[in-house]
Amino acid sequence: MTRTPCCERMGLKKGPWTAEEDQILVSHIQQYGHGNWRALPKQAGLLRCGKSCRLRWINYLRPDIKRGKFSKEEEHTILKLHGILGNRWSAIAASLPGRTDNEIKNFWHTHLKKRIQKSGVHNGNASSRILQEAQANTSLDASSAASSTVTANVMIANYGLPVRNINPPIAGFYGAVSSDTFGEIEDNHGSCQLSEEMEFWYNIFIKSGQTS
DNA sequence: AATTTAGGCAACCGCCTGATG
DNA sequence: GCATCAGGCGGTTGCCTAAAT
Repeated sequence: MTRTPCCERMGLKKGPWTAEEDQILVSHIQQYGHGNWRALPKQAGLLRCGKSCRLRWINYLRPDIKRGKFSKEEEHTILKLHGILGNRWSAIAASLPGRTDNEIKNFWHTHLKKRIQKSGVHNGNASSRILQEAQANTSLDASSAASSTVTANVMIANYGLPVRNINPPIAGFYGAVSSDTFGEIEDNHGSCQLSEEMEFWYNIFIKSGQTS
């Protein structure tokens, strides 16, 4: 038995939101909150699926959303965090108040990725110069990298982080990163606003990396 | 001025995970 | 333990606009 996606239900509208729909959604959430996204459209009188409402609210209508160009600091933070976490946009967004995962993802694909490619990096998941440098400078062999993977998995298991979020590049990064790179990240640690989870990764992969 | 191309971004899709019965 | 549901996430698509020809 397969689940029918809510958006496939007949009569539900798709595509760009109108100002009127935005208004309805905002006022409904302001009044009642969004306890149940699936039930919300019906309650609010919107011909949209719950997912669509949630996305619209989170990515566009939330009052605390910061719009406009990314600052240099934000750019820098994204590059750093992507180098550590890979495409975990929501985790990266957690460290950039007011920015959404979708916005960061779009920014990455349209600006940063291109810039990195221009500078000669073409490793699929290698986001930053840092990672590129780490890979170029590494003196660790494959077995070291593999043991780093094990270390990462053990840490994740012990600390209860979601397993699906383990990103192979993280272990690779940890295994391959040079001491210079550790230093560079540490130097910038203070200038980046890190979420709780990022602090966690920072402690595991950066601080512990220096002592191993 | 008209057409084509490229860039940017909003929105959708499908999968995964955790919660619940 | 299993099935189902709802929420969340990342990948991808497609539309709109600006720039180039």
